[in-house]
Amino acid sequence: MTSTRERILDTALALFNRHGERRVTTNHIAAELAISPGNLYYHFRNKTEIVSELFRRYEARVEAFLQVPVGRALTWQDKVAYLEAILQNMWQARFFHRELGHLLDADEHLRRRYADFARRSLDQGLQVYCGLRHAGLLEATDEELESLLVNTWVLIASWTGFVHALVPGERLDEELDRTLLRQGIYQIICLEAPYLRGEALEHLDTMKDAYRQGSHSTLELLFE
Amino acid sequence: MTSTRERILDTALALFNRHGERRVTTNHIAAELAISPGNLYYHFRNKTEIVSELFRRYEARVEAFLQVPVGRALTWQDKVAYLEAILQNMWQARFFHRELGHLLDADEHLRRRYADFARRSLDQGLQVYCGLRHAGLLEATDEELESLLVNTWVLIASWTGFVHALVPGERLDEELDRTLLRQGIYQIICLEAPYLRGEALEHLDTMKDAYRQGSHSTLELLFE
DNA sequence: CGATTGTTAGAGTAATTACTCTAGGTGTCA
DNA sequence: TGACACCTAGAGTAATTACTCTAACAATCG
Repeated sequence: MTSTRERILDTALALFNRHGERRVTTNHIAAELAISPGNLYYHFRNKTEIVSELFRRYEARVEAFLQVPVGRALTWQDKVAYLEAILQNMWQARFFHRELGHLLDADEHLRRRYADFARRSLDQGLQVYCGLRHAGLLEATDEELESLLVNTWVLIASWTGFVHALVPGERLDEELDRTLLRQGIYQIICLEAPYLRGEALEHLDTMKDAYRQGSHSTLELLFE
Repeated sequence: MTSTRERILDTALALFNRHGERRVTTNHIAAELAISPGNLYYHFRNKTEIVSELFRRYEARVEAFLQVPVGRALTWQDKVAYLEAILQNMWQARFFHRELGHLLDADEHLRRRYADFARRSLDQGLQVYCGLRHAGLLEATDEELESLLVNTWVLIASWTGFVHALVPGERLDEELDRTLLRQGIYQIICLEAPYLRGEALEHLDTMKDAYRQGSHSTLELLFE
């Protein structure tokens, strides 16, 4: 059986994702777990520490896979794997991006950590794009590459917020969840499309079809 | 002299943008204006109503200029004007986008209004893009056009959030504000770049230089 | 003048909420 | 058995904060 500490984190994450961090009190978390507030505060000094720890988890997962493989060239399959992994993680910690503005305002320490995380991730992202260019899967000037990188980052970081703004929580079942996540990947594929070459370009249409579920457009999905 | 009601709205907007809606209490707003809380509540039933009214203002301004001119073709200057106007407005109401997630969670009525607003704006945006295509300034399939539209929307709506996450409030003077706003326009120009044709393509480099202040890249600006 | 309408002050309240404190259980190892 | 570390309960508190209430001021109009 998992430790109380872990269960608190898991429950907090679930509640934050469902209702938003602001609306979920420490007492709610304790109640959901059927433990006392005192117990919760035995494991975490304060609510901030819970958020902080959830961020640490998320950060660690992203850094783990956002690496350029050494000793071999990048393939177009790698590119897809990156997208899948990043958006998957993003989605798991979606409360974080939805309320990023406030969370960082309320905790300067977290702001610095987030800025460092962004810097490192963008740096790694640039390595990946350079690797893809080097492998002949992508053609772009340095300037184009950087603007593409920034746009990709912003889009990824904001996708869950965009979805949540338009789709109220109660409409979001697991089915729609998965669909909208894949739709996010589709949007990023479209972002990169003009710069793709070689094998990546050959598989573009296949990829598009794979992630654009059914014949629905992104807008149709959101506004049904 | 402007009315108390207007001054409350202006002050609330300024404080919300500076500190975030969550951290600014109604008492803060009253204190900043040197009026009593009672006075504030005479003009607004509650805090939600202030936010709601600020959104109404913002919404009205965006809808006012996001129109396709009748009786003439679109020019590339129109395109630039749209970007300037949209991002300008976005910036003015930046607290709204920074805390959109929570604001919509806390007010279902606002969520519906926002969804309607997004739908209408995206619809108008599509008209604009179609107009540009018709004028030979842009070449894209319907599918490409739609994904471009969605990406543009998400990017615009998230730009302020992105900037604010990486640049702490105290570093943000008016100078840097303007620079980062223009940098946002630069990023959107890059997003559209692969699809530009004709005059729009001819002016692309000029536009890029105009909005990419100095020789700094977006990342250098943010992380300096 | 008196009455009415719109506006303001400011003390006060009810509710929320993050967090504390004390006391007591539970398992483990000597 | 007893001691010790770990864990848990739950009542309680201090602070915040959105919001109310009453009284009064000011301008206008009959």
